[in-house]
Amino acid sequence: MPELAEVELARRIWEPGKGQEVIAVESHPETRVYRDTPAGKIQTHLTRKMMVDSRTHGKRLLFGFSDSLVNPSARDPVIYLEVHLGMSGRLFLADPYYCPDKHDHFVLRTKNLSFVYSDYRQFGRVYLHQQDHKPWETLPLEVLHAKFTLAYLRQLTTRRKGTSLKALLLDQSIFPGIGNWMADEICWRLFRFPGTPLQELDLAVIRRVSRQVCRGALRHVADKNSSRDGKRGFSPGSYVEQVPPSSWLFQHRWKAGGACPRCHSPLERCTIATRTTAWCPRCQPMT
DNA sequence: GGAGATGTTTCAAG
DNA sequence: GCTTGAAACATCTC
Repeated sequence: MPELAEVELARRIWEPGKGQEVIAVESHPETRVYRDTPAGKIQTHLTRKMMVDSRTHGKRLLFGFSDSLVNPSARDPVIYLEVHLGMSGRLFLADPYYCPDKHDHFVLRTKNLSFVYSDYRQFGRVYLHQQDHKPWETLPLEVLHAKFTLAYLRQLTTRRKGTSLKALLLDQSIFPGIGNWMADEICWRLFRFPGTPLQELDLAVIRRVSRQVCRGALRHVADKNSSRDGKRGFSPGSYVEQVPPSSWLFQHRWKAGGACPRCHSPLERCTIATRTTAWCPRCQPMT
């Protein structure tokens, strides 16, 4: 499920944890999402820590925890929890006595809340990074970063002329955070069939429109955030119902009989770059 | 019961 | 050595 904007939404859901002490961690003893991080390590490293930082990068979430309970003057994170939500992962808040269900991989308990990470398909990933590891420093530039210039994009794609537009947009080393629906949205706004090879396209326009879609998706998250209520906040699923507006392809691509919001032609579906792709045959003709 | 899913990694083939 | 695409992962929904 989660792409750029939904990942930001998930970060905000856990934001009430900032400044709170983790008094206990309950983790599923053995689950695929831990990868090389033993469950016990998560318990050991996060118990009696305080969440002091949260950020996202593409589809990754990073929560920083300090030792400030031991050393009250220390506010810098000593350990980072990285979460990737995969296809079905979600973060949510629950009451402090929440009983985990079978797909909840871990629960961070604070005095007033439970912070739950759940993922029934287990395509997600969880990592712990020590303070000196600096996991963020080696990641590719985010699409909305000031240094995500045309020259930068040209440099990354010099050997990719034959790749399809959709495959390029889904490449996380080039467009971190863009997933299946955002890629379809960008292709639709470019009036281009998603299978069009890069050599037939204008990289400057791809850059401009991809930034436009990222900015738009995040803006809708901000709008939604301003109207949230209740300690549970909102779930990523609510994103689908609330935003983006019906003028986006997003709102029509999975509907039975879905039509292009621009020309009202019936949308078509096929598999491109191994992913189900929705496109408008009239606005995005095959060349 | 079968197919497909808002993702990533691995591996094989070109 | 590089790019590309298919398969695998686990479980739910339609």
